[in-house]
Amino acid sequence: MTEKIMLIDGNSIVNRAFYGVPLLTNSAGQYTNGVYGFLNILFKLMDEEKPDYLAVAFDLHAPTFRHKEFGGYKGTRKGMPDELRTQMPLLKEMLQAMNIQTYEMEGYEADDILGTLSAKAEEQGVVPVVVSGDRDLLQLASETLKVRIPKTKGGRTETEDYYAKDVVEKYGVTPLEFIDVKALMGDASDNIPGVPGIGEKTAAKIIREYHDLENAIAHASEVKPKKAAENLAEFQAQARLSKFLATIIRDMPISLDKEGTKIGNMFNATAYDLVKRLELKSMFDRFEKDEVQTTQIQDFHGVYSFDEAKIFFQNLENKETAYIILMDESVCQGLALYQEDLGGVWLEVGEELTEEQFFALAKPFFSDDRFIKIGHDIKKDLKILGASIGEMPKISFDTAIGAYILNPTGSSYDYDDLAKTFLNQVFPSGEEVLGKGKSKKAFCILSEEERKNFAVTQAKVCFEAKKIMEKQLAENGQTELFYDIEMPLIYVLADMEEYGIKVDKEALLLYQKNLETSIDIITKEIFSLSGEEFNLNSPKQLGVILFEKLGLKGGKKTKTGYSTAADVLEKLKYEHPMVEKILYYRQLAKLKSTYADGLLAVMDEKTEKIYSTFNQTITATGRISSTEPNLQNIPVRLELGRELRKVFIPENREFCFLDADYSQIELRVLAHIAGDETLINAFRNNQDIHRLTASQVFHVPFDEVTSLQRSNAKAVNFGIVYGIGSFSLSQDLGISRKEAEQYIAAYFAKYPNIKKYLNETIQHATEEGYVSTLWNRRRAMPELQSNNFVQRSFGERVAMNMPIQGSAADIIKIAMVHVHKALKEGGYRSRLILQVHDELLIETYIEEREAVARILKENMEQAAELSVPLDVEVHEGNSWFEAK
DNA sequence: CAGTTCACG
DNA sequence: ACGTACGTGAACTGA
Repeated sequence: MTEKIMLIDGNSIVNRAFYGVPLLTNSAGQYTNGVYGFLNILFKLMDEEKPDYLAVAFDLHAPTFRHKEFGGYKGTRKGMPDELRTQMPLLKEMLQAMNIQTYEMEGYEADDILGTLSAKAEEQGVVPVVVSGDRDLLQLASETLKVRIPKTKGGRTETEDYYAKDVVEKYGVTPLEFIDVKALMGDASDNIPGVPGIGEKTAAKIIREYHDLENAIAHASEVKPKKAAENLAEFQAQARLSKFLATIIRDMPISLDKEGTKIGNMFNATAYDLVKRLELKSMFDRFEKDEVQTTQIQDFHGVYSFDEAKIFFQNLENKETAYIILMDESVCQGLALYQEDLGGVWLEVGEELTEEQFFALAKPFFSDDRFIKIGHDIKKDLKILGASIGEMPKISFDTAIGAYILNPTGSSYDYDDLAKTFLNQVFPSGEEVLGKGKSKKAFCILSEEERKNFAVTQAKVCFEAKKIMEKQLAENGQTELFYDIEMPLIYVLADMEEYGIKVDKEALLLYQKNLETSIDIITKEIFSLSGEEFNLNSPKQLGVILFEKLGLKGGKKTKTGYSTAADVLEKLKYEHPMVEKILYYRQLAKLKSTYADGLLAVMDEKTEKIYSTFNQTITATGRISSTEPNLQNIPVRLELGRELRKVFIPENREFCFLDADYSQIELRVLAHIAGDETLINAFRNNQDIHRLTASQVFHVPFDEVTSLQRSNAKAVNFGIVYGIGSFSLSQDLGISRKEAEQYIAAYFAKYPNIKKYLNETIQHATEEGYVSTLWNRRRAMPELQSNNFVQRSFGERVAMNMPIQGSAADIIKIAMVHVHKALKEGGYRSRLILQVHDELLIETYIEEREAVARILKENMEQAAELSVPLDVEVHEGNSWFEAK
């Protein structure tokens, strides 16, 4: 039986579908008729063709390869109406949910993709059926290749089908001659000029007689009518160009992914959810057939003794193994494994296999990368295993990180999330295993046997999910991001967490004590001014005192009552002496509770060090975050808080700190991405960027910029990075909204490419449904589809900010991996201990400090090659305070 | 457990 | 006319 692949031109079909059915919206106000019509056509054709493979191709909105060769696309492409444009991301989401492979490639049109994939399919003995709304595709028709052109009328879909002979019958020319016809007649919508004065009829007549363009040109003088003959001779170069433009490319640099295009589970839970969300009621039936499956609990082969385990480990080589290490407190209970042909295995640590024996046997498995291991949240394993086997394990795939890269806005990435997201399975809850009345959290009271089953099942989920993730990462162009940045970074973070940072305990206690004294004094002063005692930490009680008892005028700002936030109080500072004292109290209280008390509470008593956790799967932009404690928000802006940094010190006198930070990394990234010459040149010439902006925005010579102008310009620069709004800028600067608008307008007038970039980013994000960084980190942008002004505006700001913040995050992550590697490979004793978004702190062995400073600066500045230089400043000191 | 405030980039 | 800057984490209050 020969196999068949159906190749669909996504753009032209959705277009036909859109115009073929009435404009529909769901109750959220999203237009849905294009998606609906597309699915109708798809299902009808699939029912008829019963293909084994399926792929949908889309245009990318960029000059095409062919037009580029001729100096770019001239003229404007017909834009889609908004009602259709907003449906494109929904359609792509739908196709992804249905596990349908999509193809698109910068510089090529959907036509070219279909042309290429159909050629590849034929080479592989798969019969292609090409589906398009566009007659250009007829040039692909052959004796075996069928082109289908569907048309939807009042909800009914009909198709015209063409093999080569049908083309000849209908148009009197062969499929290949069809190209020559088009070369003569041109096509306004595709920007193909053709020959003036030759239309469809004449072109067909000429080609029927002369068969191809060159022959027709050679016989130009014989062509009739006379006007056509003259024009053909005169515009023969244009005709040749037109032929080139009209020819579909059949050898693009892409490959046909047979595995990926194989028709899989289209009618799954995710797709059903989406169909429901879009309210495509007549589709419900099709999708309901296949409800979410419950993950089947895996049986396992048990390994309980030393001898069994010894033999067992040796047989795991060269095959992918998903593993889960089960720990109770710090004692290892056992190891759950899953392999394709082996199935589930449970290795139990117990009487016949001691923990010590287990780790000895597991050492080669974990430390040799001939054993290909898939883990989940491997950072915790690296720390446990690293300590137990005395060597850093090598794990090739972390499924939590994979899930995060594919969707950084997920709420969590547990095993049950993987099952749902990647396998359309609901992970059995404790309830199902244990019977009613017990929640999933009752996992710990599962019986021993059930617990092992669960662990093995989780390993299987990781194993299966990894396969799908790897495919999706490749489709998204995120393979490098994942394997070269995120995976290696796990090891860096694991080391950082393990080293921790030393604290001067005595100094911290003193700091705490001083704060306590100051807080006592200021509290008494406040109470004597207010005439009564109240809870100073309660905004509610404070509001009553300030705005009711003392009668200060503060507009209601929050849901619950008066706002007493710092910016509000700042404005009331001169109205009553208490206000300033409140602000001071707040400062002290923050420092004491969050920092002094907080840090002491998490300090390890034995080592007098603080061990933070660096989370790699939290932020929507690709930054890392730090918790318990958060070491990324240690005070620096105000002097009193900054003093706290004196308690962060090197481990002992053999070490000092080197602190390296990127200068203006986000603005540099913006200059690069937007390609703004003014900004690029400024960075190349190492100019003061805020001063430059000030001179541009306020129309004053560079050297005459006042410090107020400079600081205002700084706020404008920040605003640009955050997705500016005039209201917020006016609030920030304490100016009128009108003035703020003028600043912004002046900024965009001076930096037109920035404005252009920001607009294009929003446009692209709306069409594609996501934004990306320079290293293809992605964030989905569903907010842009919202009908709610607030939500949509938020989406627009996010779309502008994410590529900037995210690319900066990519850069420092690359730098961290490189610095870590250089320190390890160079045999240095110095180590990376902290990252604060644009800053790295290294605990440096004093004898190595010059070399390490060089390593830092070089690796950070060379982490990325942008059109502007990256600039890194390195400072040395005996505390974080001194080194900053 | 949501809301408010405030520390950082 | 919407209600307003992007990304975090922690402490605290008061339902």
